[in-house]
Amino acid sequence: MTTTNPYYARIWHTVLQIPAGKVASYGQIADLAGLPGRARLVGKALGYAPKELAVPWHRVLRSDRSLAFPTGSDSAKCQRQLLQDEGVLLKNNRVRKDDLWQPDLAELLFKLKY
DNA sequence: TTTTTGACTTGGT
DNA sequence: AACCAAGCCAAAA
Repeated sequence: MTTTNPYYARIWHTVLQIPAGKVASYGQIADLAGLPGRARLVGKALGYAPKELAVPWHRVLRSDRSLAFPTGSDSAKCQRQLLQDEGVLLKNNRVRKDDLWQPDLAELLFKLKY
């Protein structure tokens, strides 16, 4: 089942490392999760993420720092709201460069326990 | 097994 | 900066 898929688990745990108030791109998450070239799989994994894990899916956006959902859609509005609650404001559907997550690799690898 | 489908990315205009 | 075409790759059909 999807909730036990090892690819998905890796993705969820990686997304869990994004601190509040910061954002990362799908491709970045894929890379950090050890799944280069699988940005699209990240989106799918987030859609299947069990809510008990409380995966901060809203902190993941496209490489150009825009939301992945159509502007005005319910999901987009929800994501926007969640981000603003964390202090991440969107200018014209884009977040500021300062809000990009720049993880410390050593620390990240330690937390993910590869 | 083959084709289609994306919560994507990149490079060229 | 905005748009488009190709490339991408696991999943679902």
